[in-house]
Amino acid sequence: MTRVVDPESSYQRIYAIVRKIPPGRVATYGQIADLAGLAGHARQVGYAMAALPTHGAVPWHRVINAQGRISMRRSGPGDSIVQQQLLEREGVRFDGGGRVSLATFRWRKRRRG
DNA sequence: CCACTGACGAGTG
DNA sequence: GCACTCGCCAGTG
Repeated sequence: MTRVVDPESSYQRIYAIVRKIPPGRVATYGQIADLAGLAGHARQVGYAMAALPTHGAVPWHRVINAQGRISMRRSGPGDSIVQQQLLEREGVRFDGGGRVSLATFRWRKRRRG
């Protein structure tokens, strides 16, 4: 194949990865991209997230940027507030700057058992 | 086809 | 730690 991945398949693949993130954990766009076989294409993950509904089967709120911060969706910070509340309800702690400690809450697919 | 935009990331100063 | 720049790719006009 000339294409590394198919556009539509990449979206579904991204969603499949996100759904594997356990409660109380977060993952970065770059991490999802890497797991989905789209290393270096983190922006594509963000684009896929943008297409998700606020109330869906995909735990989109567990996906944050590499800075440990919640990225703003379109229009305003309203959704970011909801995202933070959802994460806090799962036990994820935010610091004064609205930032999550990736060293503590970053999801690891599996680290030598 | 070209220009602009968008839930990003890494590098530089 | 923050601001700026470049790279990446898909969607829209």
